[in-house]
Amino acid sequence: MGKCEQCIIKQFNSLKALTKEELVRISGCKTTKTIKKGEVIFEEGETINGVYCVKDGICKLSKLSENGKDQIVKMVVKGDLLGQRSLISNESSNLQAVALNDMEVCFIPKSEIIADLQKNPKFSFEVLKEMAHDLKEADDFIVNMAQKSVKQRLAETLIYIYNSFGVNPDNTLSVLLSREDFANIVGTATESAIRVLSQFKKEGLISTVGKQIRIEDLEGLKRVE
Amino acid sequence: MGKCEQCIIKQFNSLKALTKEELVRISGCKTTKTIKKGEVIFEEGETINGVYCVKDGICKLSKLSENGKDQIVKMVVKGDLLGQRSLISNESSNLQAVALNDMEVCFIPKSEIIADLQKNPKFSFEVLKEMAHDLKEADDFIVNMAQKSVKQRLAETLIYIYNSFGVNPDNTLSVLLSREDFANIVGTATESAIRVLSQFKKEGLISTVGKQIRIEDLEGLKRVE
DNA sequence: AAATTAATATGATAATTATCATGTTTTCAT
DNA sequence: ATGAAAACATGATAATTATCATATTAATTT
Repeated sequence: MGKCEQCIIKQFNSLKALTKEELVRISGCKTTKTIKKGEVIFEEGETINGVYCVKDGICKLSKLSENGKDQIVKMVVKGDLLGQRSLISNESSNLQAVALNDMEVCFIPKSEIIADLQKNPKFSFEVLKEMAHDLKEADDFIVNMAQKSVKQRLAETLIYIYNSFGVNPDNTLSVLLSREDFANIVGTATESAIRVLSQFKKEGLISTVGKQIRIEDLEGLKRVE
Repeated sequence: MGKCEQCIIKQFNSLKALTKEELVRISGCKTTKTIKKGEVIFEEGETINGVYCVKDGICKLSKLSENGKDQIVKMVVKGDLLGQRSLISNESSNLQAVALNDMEVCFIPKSEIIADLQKNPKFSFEVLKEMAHDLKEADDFIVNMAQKSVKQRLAETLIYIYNSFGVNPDNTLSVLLSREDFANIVGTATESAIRVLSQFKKEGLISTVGKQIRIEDLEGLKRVE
């Protein structure tokens, strides 16, 4: 099993603020898991007894609304931590996490991390910074949901995925989402999402290879109203 | 001027985790401000060089969307801290703050608080908890905006204000919002918000005294679809 | 490989919400 | 107190989005 002290992934998250000794200790009690595409990492309401450090793959965080629809609130990628919020507020998760890819994650038990949070101010400040960033993103998300049309939101989602997760060799978006996933990010009916994607295709903004999507006109997508 | 060590307000926020010495020091460099209803506390994009501790009154945090509409993202009340996020991420504010009431706030300069954040793990953990809570609220807000109708969102906003901020002696909501404010919370056109409120009135869910609103049927509001 | 199921796609229609117009009431400055 | 401005209110209509129905295609199971 890999050693945290030597792992590059931690550079991308707040674990980088831990001392070598702390990392060695954590390394000793962490467990590595492989999660298959589509698998649930944790459910809404579930108690997560630790934090996941994502070594590879991507997952979606979603919340079931009262009308039975899932709303995707955030996507978590290689390098990110998962489950921080629940850890800190000492509550069960308010979100469900599902792998969008095959994933590799390390699970660090709660007790270990909490101890470090309370002893190492550098570490807790890093976590604070991450949460501050998440909070800002959430604000932006709220404004987008509230003030923009479905077409705009979907265009922005495509741009976001393109910029954040990149493309495959054939230029299709590297993260493969179902049309339903798109609808659940944008907060619309699946049919509406499909319709808008079809329209984008007709307008030459995107092209599709099966359910894969390729962005053909990034600037055009940015101009969508 | 009041002394932080003796101030009751701090019990409601993370400042309670500061030591007596820290509080005395902060007390020495804080400034107290009175802010009138409607006044801007800080603008979007402005650098806030510290944190506000709200001693009295309420303000709204909003963000201007590209289409020129303001989206209210959060309301900050007596006891809350204001400007934490920007402080931590060391960025200019992503939100505008406007007083909804006459307010009394204490302003604590950045340098003082940052020092404490980095030295006092108890304090930074309290701030972490607050941010974790805000983040959870933001998630819920996103889901509501994305999945619920304007009618539902407005009903929930009324309930939220009723529960969080209470009522005047005549039972009207103690926080007086304009119809435009309601629209900007719910993310709809002002006319639509007015229409829905009129409908609620017709249905006996609320009554109005001028622009004041009184909740007449809380359970009914909860059932709105 | 055929059969079943799930995902994608599109049309028709209904419901929701936005926009523009216009009138009324309230608030505020003089 | 009065006139101007802002906020509130409502109608008419247009635009957006949801819902239901029904194909079509792709994926999965047997």
